[in-house]
Amino acid sequence: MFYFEPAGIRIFMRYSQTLIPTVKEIPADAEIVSHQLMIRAGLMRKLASGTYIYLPAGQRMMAKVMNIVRQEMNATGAQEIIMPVVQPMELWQRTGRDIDYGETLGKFIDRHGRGNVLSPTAEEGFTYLAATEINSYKQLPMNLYQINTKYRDEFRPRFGVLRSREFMMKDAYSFHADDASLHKTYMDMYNAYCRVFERCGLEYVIVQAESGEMGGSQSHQFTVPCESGEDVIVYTDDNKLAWNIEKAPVDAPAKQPAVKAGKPELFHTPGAGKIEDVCAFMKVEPAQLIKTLIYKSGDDIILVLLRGDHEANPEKLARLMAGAHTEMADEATIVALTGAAVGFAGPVGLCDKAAKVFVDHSVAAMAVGATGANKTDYHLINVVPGRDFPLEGANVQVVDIRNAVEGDTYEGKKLLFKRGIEVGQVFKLGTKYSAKLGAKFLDAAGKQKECLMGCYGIGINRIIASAIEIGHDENGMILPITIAPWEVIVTPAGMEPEVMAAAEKIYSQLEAEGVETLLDDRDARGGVKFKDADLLGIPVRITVGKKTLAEGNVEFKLRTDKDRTILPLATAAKQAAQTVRDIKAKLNK
RNA sequence: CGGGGAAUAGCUCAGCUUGGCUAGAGCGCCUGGUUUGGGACCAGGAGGCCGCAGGUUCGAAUCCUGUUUCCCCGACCA
Repeated sequence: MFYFEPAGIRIFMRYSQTLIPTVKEIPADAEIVSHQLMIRAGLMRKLASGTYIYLPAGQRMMAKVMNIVRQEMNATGAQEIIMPVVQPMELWQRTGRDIDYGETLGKFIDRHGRGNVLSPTAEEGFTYLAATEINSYKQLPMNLYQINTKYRDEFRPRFGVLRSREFMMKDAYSFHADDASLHKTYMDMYNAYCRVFERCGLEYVIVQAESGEMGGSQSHQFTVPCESGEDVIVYTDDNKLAWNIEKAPVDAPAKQPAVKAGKPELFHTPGAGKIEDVCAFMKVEPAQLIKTLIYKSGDDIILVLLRGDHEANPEKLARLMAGAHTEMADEATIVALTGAAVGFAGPVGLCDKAAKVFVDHSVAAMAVGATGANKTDYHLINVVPGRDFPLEGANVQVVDIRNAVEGDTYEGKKLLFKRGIEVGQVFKLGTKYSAKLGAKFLDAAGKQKECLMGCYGIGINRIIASAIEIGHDENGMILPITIAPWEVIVTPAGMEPEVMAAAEKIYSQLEAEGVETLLDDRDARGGVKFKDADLLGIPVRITVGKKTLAEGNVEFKLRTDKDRTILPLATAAKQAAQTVRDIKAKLNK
């Protein structure tokens, strides 16, 4: 495959003149390994909660990841542009996202009283551009992207760079005349993303994701499995299918054998509005309770019935509601509807009052259960689904509306769970933005149509953090060579003139070979240099020592290996350069 | 935004309960010396408005009130 030299990456660097402030102690506010190591290895420093200064080593890693992304995007024919980070509020009002995005949207008013948005993503800007510049089907398809700072005013930044307020994202937006074209670009992006993550040395899983957008959409998420990930991915035990937890479907459980149950009876549960409290009163398990969640969609009441041990899945609800906006009902609505305090709602006698009732199929499968009695401080026992409340009817549906849990199956296959870091996502957007911002074109028949759109994101900082999460040991980072800050570190162990001279020689030979090299020319003991080299995770180390040098040799060591090998001084640089190329070729193939 | 915790040297933290010597340690930093292959040693040194603002007191890092910032759990979110 091809060798590339990232634009703007300096090859030749001396440790003594570079700001690489490594620290021995684990920073107090860093919880996860990647955050700790990014601080300890001197990649970055915190400026404020959720914002980080990238120091030279960190900046190099960012630049290298961005270059890989850029190359793979360009290879698909996508065009790079630069979009302002500060954007007019008016544009966001036109799509309604000034409201929909909520508090996470960073805003400020300038001296002229104009509202401005700090771009958390850029559908508006790119669609605005398409609306003004695309007129004809002959210009389509078009795929535009940028690699730029994004800002989100997170309620709670955490995990270092994984959930920060300011971060670097590659975001692409494609425009199409028809579905086939959208699908082709979607798949081009999908495949380009595979190459990006492979070249970055990441192990990743592609999962089907909820798009959260309307209109026949499709979405995949690229996730790096690791413990500190915030996303939960669900996959079948044959490894054939994987989803984000928001999307993972579950089989309907087998109907429990019918039991003889008397009529529903009131059971006094004073103050027990929560599942655990009710269970304590009744001495039953949460799985024997039926909980009733009350949502509103406009003026309509939506009931969702779930087993006590299950959780509602808002994405599945949204899909069942065909995209109509729904929200949890407020206390006043619940009290008015049920005639009881919050926590005592139940389906018996309530289903007729709702526009829609969604019964999770694990509730439908229950033989008998306990529910709220629609009377403060009381629950009902001996409630039989289908007898005491309907399982069918004009407004009643038995559906899959909950999150998958341990023990669930899909198509008979066991579902397994893993945590992961989302590093990329591809979406089909449909015409949501093009319709609102007037991105239209004339087709071959002269008919005006709205552009179909796709959007595609990659979290640059998250690639670095996840590479560290999956690549480290007790001594520090173990980085893929394609994103490591340097490919080789030359470590003179000792300050004798002949040792330094040999190190300098290898260093300049590596430069001639085009290898990104850091020369540790500090006046420090060997141990200090070895520790920092390991902490920085530089894949290849060449050590020049007095004893081996006396025999005309130097040492060669890979960060991934325990052992060192001896190479002749004369050919060491050439051999190291070849090794570097070989390792890179494996990742870049 | 709810709940919990923290703020003292560049970093990690003691001291606060029970107010009172010149506010401490380790690491890091500077100077000199001895060292030089896995975070060396000795000697000397620099560095603090004890987050900020009020209050109580003869006296506050320490007690009280307010405020800001940071961290954790939850909710929310890519």
